[in-house]
Amino acid sequence: MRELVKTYKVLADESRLRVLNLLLDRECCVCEVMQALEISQSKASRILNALYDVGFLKVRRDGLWSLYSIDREGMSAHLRDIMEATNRACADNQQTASDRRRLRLAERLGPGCAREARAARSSPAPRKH
Amino acid sequence: MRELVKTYKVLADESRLRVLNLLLDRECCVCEVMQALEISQSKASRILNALYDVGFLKVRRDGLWSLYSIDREGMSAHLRDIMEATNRACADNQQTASDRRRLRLAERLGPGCAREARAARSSPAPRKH
DNA sequence: TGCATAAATGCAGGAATATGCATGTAGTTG
DNA sequence: CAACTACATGCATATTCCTGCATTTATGCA
Repeated sequence: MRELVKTYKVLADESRLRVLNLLLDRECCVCEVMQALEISQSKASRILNALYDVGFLKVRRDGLWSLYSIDREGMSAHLRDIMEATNRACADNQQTASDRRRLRLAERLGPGCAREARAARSSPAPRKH
Repeated sequence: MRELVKTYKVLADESRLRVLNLLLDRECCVCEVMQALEISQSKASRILNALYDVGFLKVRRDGLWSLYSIDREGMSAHLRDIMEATNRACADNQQTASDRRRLRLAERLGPGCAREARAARSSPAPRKH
């Protein structure tokens, strides 16, 4: 029960819902999430940590990057139920569609950091990572 | 999305989860809920209103009483998904079992108010409503 | 019409949350 | 080893949320 309350607290936030939906597409590092949602680095980090904390996500480290993804196998059946209900409810959402679009852009930049993303937006010559 | 966040906010509270599970048993008035959960009248009222507000419940008035129950038909499919996942997650919960037990007691007292319930607990001669 | 009862609500104090900024940490590369 | 990069986190502040108390509202009954 306590755990369930904690889970719902985490889901009771638009940005966190957006990230949980974003990760349906693929594994992401923190800076991809911050680019896709156009939020600060610390916020992205905290969101991913919160979702990880209640069991939705797993992390693996690849060099400098922490790669977060949905922990389909590790997740409890109850949690999976809730996540799937959530994803269905967000399925044709405007906001998550934009997030995905921006994520694809971030992907092209490489697993880049925000500075590059910002530079790319203002100057026409993005350098590769 | 906004609506979903609001729904999860409502579910992110132990007392409200307990009430949502309690109402699986049957329609309840405010004072039955307050007895079953051993909470104040204003708290019970607010909880029921919050659950009603996002669409889990319906109300009907019977004399002085407002009778709340789960709105199985009126609820959206998404909401039903979420509620069912929630109920499954709470299915064998200790706390909700006690709540149900106290609800059966409250039933025997009649749709009574808290004063009677309190009197019944301290004196051996509960009077009927 | 006046009283009693069930429920709803305004308000206030306190607790919990969210978030930006600055800084810390761990891993990488030259 | 030094500089750099991706991420995490402590702190301070603003905001939101929870809840009890007191009061109001709505209904029924004598």
